[in-house]
Amino acid sequence: MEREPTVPQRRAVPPATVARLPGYLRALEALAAGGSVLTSSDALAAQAGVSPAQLRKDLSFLGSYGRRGVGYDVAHLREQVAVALGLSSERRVVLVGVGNLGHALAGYAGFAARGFALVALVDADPGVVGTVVAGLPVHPVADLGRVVATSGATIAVLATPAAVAQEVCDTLVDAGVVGVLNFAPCALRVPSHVDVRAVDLASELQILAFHDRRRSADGA
Amino acid sequence: MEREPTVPQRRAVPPATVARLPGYLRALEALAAGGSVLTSSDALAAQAGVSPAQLRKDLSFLGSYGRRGVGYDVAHLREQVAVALGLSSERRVVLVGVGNLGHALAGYAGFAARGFALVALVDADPGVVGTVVAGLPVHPVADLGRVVATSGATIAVLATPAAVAQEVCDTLVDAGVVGVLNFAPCALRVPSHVDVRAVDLASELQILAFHDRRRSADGA
DNA sequence: TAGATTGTTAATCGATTAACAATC
DNA sequence: TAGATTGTTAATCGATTAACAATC
Repeated sequence: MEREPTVPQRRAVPPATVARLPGYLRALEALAAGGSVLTSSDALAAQAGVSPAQLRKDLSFLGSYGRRGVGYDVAHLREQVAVALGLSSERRVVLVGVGNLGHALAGYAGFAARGFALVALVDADPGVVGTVVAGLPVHPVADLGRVVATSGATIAVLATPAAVAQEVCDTLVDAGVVGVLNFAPCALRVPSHVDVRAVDLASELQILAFHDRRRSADGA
Repeated sequence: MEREPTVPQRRAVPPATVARLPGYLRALEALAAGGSVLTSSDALAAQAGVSPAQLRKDLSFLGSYGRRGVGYDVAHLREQVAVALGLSSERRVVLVGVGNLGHALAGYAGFAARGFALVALVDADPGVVGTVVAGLPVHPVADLGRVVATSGATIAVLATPAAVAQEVCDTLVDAGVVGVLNFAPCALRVPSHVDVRAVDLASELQILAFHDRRRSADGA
């Protein structure tokens, strides 16, 4: 006799779909805030900035949470997308590099609002270590491994200079981090069980420049 | 009789390739800084964090800048990738939203170093308007269109609250902006000639959470 | 020449799109 | 029932990978 598993295990969700789920979550929250109880793939797709066909295809990897002829219950779908993303249990985040950008990231109000707990700050600068930022003390980088292990952080935000990013990343991984959001402008090498997402202002601007390259190609 | 065009026009570069070019540029700069004059697809791919096959395939869309049996001249390839990205002429950038994050972005040293000129700052907060940030005065949002037009900015960095992002974006596009780097957590609707890249901390963390979702799925 | 390494081809793989049967 | 809208299928499209001929 078969038993329903606690977490219904569907086919693997494709990476491209996973990357769009946060956008759907945001769109559902916006619709809920606007008073919508029920929505359609057309309305939700418009809010999220994708096509209705792509939205339905993406959601189909999670399960069948709509009703044909009717649409989707906003609150219920929101919950199901959150569960699919693994947001039902809190994730603990450590931030390394409390410089210009790191300071702004630490002050980001969205952490707690979205189920993430910023649990520790770490920096190499003796002038910053010991100060309190966003209500948290800044630990010395020498304590990085210990801080990660004792805080139980599994996700790290890396906002250090590129020159030390790989070294810091190695320590993070050794201490149990399995997800790294890398703001340092360099590629990181990690074991296959670790996931890295890179955010780089310069790269994004350069990609925009590519599309803008036809204009003033011969100078002014 | 055929003439060589000023800018050699090759087949269209696929979007996935364009998105990796900044990483190659960075890798080439790192190799040059390390004293390398010549490199190979193996070495360069390792530095950029991609496979040698993918690197060669990507570079093949730009032209034939290597020498079989020899490798790539680091300085020459660097220049060719920069040209392909449209970095030979300076791009002017306007930043809208000088809050927590916007302030940090304005202070980003990489703008000038990579051929981008931050030419104007704009904010809606009367307490911020008129102050000087990163050496630039902050203009009121009522002047946004005028500031963009007179400064000649074609790329905008959008760091406003989500609630006003679409409205600001519309004004930017009307004033001539063709590339938007959106830090606001919402989808933007733009005409087809405008390119939007989105960067969202919460989305990135949620994608990392997905890969971390197997652990502690049943709580602690 | 022999060894090395590119640039390209062809095969595989994954993502997107469009159409429609299922069903509310 | 008639109209609406999902979930799925099949076709198309684009991206990745691996192998190797070209050539330095």
